[in-house]
Amino acid sequence: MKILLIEDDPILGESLKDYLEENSIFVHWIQDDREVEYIYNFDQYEVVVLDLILKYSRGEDILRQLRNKGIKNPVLILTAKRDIKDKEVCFSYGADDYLTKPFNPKELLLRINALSKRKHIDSVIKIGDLEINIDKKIIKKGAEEIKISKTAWELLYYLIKNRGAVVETERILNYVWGDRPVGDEIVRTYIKELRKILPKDSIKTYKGRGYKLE
Amino acid sequence: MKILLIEDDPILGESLKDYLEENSIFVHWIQDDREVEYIYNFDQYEVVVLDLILKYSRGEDILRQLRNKGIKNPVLILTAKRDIKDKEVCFSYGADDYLTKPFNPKELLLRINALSKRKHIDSVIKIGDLEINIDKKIIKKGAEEIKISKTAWELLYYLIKNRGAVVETERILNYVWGDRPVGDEIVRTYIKELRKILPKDSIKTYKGRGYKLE
DNA sequence: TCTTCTATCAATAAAATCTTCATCTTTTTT
DNA sequence: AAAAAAGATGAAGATTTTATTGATAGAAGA
Repeated sequence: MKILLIEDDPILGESLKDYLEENSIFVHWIQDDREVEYIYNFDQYEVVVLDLILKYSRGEDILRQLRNKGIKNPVLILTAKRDIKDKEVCFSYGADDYLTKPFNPKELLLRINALSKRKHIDSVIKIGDLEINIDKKIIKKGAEEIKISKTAWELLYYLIKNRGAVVETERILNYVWGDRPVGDEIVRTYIKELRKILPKDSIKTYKGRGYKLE
Repeated sequence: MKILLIEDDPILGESLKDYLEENSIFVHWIQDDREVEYIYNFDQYEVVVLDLILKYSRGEDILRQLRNKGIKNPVLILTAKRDIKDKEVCFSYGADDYLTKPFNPKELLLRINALSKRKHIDSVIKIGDLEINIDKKIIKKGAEEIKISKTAWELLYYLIKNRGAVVETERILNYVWGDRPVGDEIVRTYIKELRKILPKDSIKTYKGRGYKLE
């Protein structure tokens, strides 16, 4: 799992990054909150952790900007203020959870995991002439429904969740097959299955690295 | 009927659970409100009863979080405060009803029943030549009434609630049989029963995934 | 008691899963 | 530019998992 951490305190940032990465959560840590503007692919992050008190802009503004951009990733707010007002403002801007400092890193880890399990993607996704309804778990090509197997669905779901980003074969294996003893070939087999259904070239191969949807 | 009770007061919780269960409402009682995060299947509950004053988080926050997650179950708020503000906040977060402490458990029971009915889908549904009256629990084929067993009805109801969507065997088991120790076969048996009644092909099989009612 | 309901089972059918192979294409390395 | 590596493609097939069907026994209710 990969998260985005927006935290300008170098000490807290460093320690959070360390702790989370020990617990196999990749952390993209941004110290300067102005950098957020230059992140184009939010789909790669399962959760965004945002400190409310930042140097250049107020956390609330960042959150509002993200939501205005149509970014739906779950956002967890970190705040030193116990002020109730702030929490409400954040929730009204679409935060999904918050944590008041000081907090136990384990608590943060738990909450990140809980958030990542929620859906942060549109429930209906269009790829070419295909319409994929995540809620209903069905795929339609015009009026006709296309059935796919469980495994194929899981792979597709994972690609969608990470669409726009290259996902490593390793991570696909881990997500779809868990610790079942299978080799890389199986990913190829199922990628092939999906390519039969999806529009041409919508899954791109990055040799030695992985695949990218869209 | 099964409800979720979020109440950290052990005395009130215990007595509510007892009273409601005497009146054939299964109660999943959570004392530690943090547990809410780990509930993934809210479909199983017809109503959520939430105490506003909890140890670890404010009831409003929990409600807000639930709604942000896209959980649409009817929520009834319990509150000791007679403060109108709070009620308004709750309604703005999407509460469906409230009750101020102290209250008569019978009142709660009545309100739970009212909520569970309000939430219902259209009360009469047509599938092919069948007419299903959800409120009266009656299935008609023309003038003739078709009787089905209680279990079959529960399954049908769940499929109707989720019609158009693939529902996993796992979730069906959870909804219809709860934690009774039964195996997947029983779902198949009852799907078979329903297929005898419903128009041909109205329940589709998704191998390894589940079933879908059109 | 008689009937309906509930749950399981065994035989069979049908997909899904995963591996393997041969051949071809693309990318990377030397 | 040639060689090596990685992946694509198509297909076959063995294995496993899952679903269908009909039969059946026990539980529960009328």
